Amino acid sequence: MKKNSIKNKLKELNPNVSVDCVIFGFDFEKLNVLLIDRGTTLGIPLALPGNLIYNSENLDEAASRVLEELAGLKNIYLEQIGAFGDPLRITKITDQEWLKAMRAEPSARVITVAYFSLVKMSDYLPQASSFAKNASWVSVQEISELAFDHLEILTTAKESLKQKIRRQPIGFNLLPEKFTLSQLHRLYESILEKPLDKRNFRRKIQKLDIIESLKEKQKGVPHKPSQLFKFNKEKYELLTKIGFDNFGF
Amino acid sequence: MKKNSIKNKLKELNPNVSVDCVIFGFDFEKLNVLLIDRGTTLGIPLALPGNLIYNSENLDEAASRVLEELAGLKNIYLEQIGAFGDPLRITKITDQEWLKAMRAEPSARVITVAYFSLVKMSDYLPQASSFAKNASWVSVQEISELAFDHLEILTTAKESLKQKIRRQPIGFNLLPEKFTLSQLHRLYESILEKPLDKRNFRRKIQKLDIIESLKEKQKGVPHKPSQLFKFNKEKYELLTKIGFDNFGF
DNA sequence: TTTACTTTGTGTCTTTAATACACTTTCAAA
DNA sequence: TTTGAAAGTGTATTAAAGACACAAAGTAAA
Repeated sequence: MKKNSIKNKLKELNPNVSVDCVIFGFDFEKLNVLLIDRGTTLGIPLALPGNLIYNSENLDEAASRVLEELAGLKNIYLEQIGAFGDPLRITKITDQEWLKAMRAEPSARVITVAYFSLVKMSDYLPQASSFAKNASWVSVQEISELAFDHLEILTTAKESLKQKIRRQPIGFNLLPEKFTLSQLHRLYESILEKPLDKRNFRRKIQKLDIIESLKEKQKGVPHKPSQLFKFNKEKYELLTKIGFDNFGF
Repeated sequence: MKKNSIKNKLKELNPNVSVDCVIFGFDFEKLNVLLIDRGTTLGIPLALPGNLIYNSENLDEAASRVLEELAGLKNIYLEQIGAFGDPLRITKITDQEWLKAMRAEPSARVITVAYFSLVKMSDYLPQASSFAKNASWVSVQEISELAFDHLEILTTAKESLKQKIRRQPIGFNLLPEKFTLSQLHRLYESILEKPLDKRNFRRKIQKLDIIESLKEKQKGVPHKPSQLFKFNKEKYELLTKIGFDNFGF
């Protein structure tokens, strides 16, 4: 293969640029993030799904592709967080060992472009998928170590999500079709990492005018059953597009 | 030079990653941005100051270095906007010609990481500097074409600035030491690209408690002279750090 | 010296949003 | 039938947003 032919270059992995994805999911209790077990040896830290880009694809495409290849997730809307490019970001010993095993140029300088997204955990249980058996959901609170600079990326992703929640409705991507206001409430509390007053939260959410109550209630719960709701897709999408200035908690 | 020695690689430009800087300035009338005339032939579009990174430096350092090399600006606080990586972003004909003249690998895939900053125009008049005679201030409103994807980067930078103004005080970086409330008012209007009510603006700014009125007025103006103000540096910096939720216009 | 012109500077009222707060209802399980 | 657990609901107070008009202070020109 002639190394410098433009045509061939397009098919090549670019050794200097990667993408990483922070995929958030909500289990009605807390926020989780999808991590990959690189599993070459025991005790090697988990990593965000990520890999080098191809020269032929743009960054968003690369992130989507990598997410599908590593975790089997398709058609996920990804939002860019930013670029991370400390020259030392790939120089931890465990990371270098892994890179030597996996990459053609393990010591190449790599800057990474990070993305985040929100998905319904119920739609994606990696344990059940033969495809993505190295992927798993981990509670955000429990993560204290990750590969490379992925902990820093996760921290930034959490900040981006906190910003996003002030400007756009979320929840459609994280909750099942039918949900309760308490679930939505816990979701907001999980993301913002602070308690929100129940009555004020309900008033405010209802004023957004994006949810509709169903003629249906929770069943089998050992307490007053909750009203079920669904999102009004049109209103939700309109509000996503135009945004609001500040959710105001 | 042995191509693959790690030591040598650090000193090398990375052919795949560049940085670009959107430097905003305010002339009391409107917002301006600092552009570079690549000047190889007539009619070639202006460009944001930017260049490839070295493998030894992190992205922020690269942006600072490039800004100093191309525009003579030192010690500027830069904020990352994001990464831009369309494979076609460098393929316009005029850009390709310029790259062929300037770069070792003109057809290499380049992703760029963009930064923005705010500077006092009065502190930096490139025309007066022998160093940066290719740099000049251009009114943001008048820019309709730029090199590469720099117009898209500029658009994103303007959005970032609009977001920043809601969360932090600005002005300290854009206005002279002594300024009038009208100047600050016009600055906010220029950035937000919409008119703001004078009395409400003044009330709101004063409530931030970061400006102090001087015992001094404008002189020689053919109308009622304006009170001069200065920023209280300590309070300004504190508010920059803690931020506010929403400036609220 | 008077007049015209230009920009500064100021206060109030109305409406909307934020915040704080406690008790009753409804179900399952013991 | 009692207990436990979460759902669901309203009001009063405070803070901020938004709309709006006129007098004051200077220069320049008549």
